[in-house]
Amino acid sequence: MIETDCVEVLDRIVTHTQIRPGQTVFEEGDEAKYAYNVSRGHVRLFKLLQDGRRQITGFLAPGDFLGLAARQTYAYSAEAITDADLCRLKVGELENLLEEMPPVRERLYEIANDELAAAQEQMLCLGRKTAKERVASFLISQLRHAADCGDGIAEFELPMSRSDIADYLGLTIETVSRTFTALREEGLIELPSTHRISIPSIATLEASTEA
Amino acid sequence: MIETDCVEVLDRIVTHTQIRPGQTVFEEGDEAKYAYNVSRGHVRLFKLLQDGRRQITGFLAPGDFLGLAARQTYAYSAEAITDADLCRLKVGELENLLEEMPPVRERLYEIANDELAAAQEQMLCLGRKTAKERVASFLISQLRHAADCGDGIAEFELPMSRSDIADYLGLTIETVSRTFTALREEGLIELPSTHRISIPSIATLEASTEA
DNA sequence: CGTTCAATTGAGTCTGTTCAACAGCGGTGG
DNA sequence: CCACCGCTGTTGAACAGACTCAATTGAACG
Repeated sequence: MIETDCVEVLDRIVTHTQIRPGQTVFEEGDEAKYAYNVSRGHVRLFKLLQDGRRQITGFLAPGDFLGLAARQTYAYSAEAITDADLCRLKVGELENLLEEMPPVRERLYEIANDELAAAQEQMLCLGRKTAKERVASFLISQLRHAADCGDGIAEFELPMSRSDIADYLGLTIETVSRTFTALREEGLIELPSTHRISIPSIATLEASTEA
Repeated sequence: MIETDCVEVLDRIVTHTQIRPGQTVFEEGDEAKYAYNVSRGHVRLFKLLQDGRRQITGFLAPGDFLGLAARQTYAYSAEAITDADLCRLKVGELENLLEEMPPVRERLYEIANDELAAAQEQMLCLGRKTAKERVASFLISQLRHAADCGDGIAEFELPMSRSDIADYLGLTIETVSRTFTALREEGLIELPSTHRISIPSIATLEASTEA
């Protein structure tokens, strides 16, 4: 892990910030002065249309980066979903770091490519999948993301609201809610509480993510 | 331009290939042995669901790269839309090139980030825009892409079929066709021929890409 | 225990789809 | 030269999945 190698260098140049649910990290169009890493909590990334329609382009969990795009301005807005801790780093410092440690750029390139692959998968979801398939795909990807972060069991927390899920999947709150209910009635998921999901058979749910 | 600096090095290690409309460059899941650059013609990138539903994730014009993702396998399929010439380069050779010329990696990083920004814009389109807004957005982006390639006037060629446009915008052929007709009847576009678009007022069309 | 906000459920509507027919155009061959 | 064919694109009519608007339930908190 390159991240671990850099911990000492990083500690000298990063600052830690705490934010509350709903609080803005940065907004689309802001000058991109800082890059961030999520150390605790969850963050949503999104774009807005003038009339307020919102598309969430991604959810971040601890360990994820944001603001790495290396452009003049941020291409999307970022807000905390839960209480969150962020590491903040001036992009200028990041550039210096890249000079000193070329492998870091390689790692950034990998991260960008992973995000790109995820974005393409999401395009497939938004453009060609039904409501049920979108929700199933979302749950499977959230499960995988949660599993990476530790527990291997098929029960996990959904930190975001139905509204966030809707704006991520290109649906309405009502459709998301109805689809959760339908999946529960079909026995594909269980809902111990509103923000907690249990998946009896991952393979069965996965089968309903397409075709 | 870094590309220009590298021309001599590249000439030693690339091979040129020609492909015909509809011909496959590579398929999703194939081992990613080669990276490509489009030197002539147009290419579509897409993902398929098992039942045949297709999402086109991007169109490539001369100068664009494909297969740079640096993963084990390709994340999407690529087919020629028109007759096309491609430069092909072994990914191993590309790695060597990156060792010799670090700025190239920087450039690749930029390209990946541009693609990422485009993908996020497309998510907004697919998730939250109406059919009319999607088509208008598509035409504006194609115009910009064409304008980069030379002529600054607001008339250009659409090399792809209505079916390709539909699968790019998450619509059906019929809806795309009807929307073109509607835009024409509103005076927002002109259609000198099926694959040729003229935009009397870019600002007016742009206004109908949202809200 | 009441307030508030999120989530669920219900009823009716609408945008975009599906299914079907038709038009345009280029290529082929009689 | 023109009739025929195949393919792409357009148009029409009926349908459906998701949306909108509205009411209800549920959970968290003072």
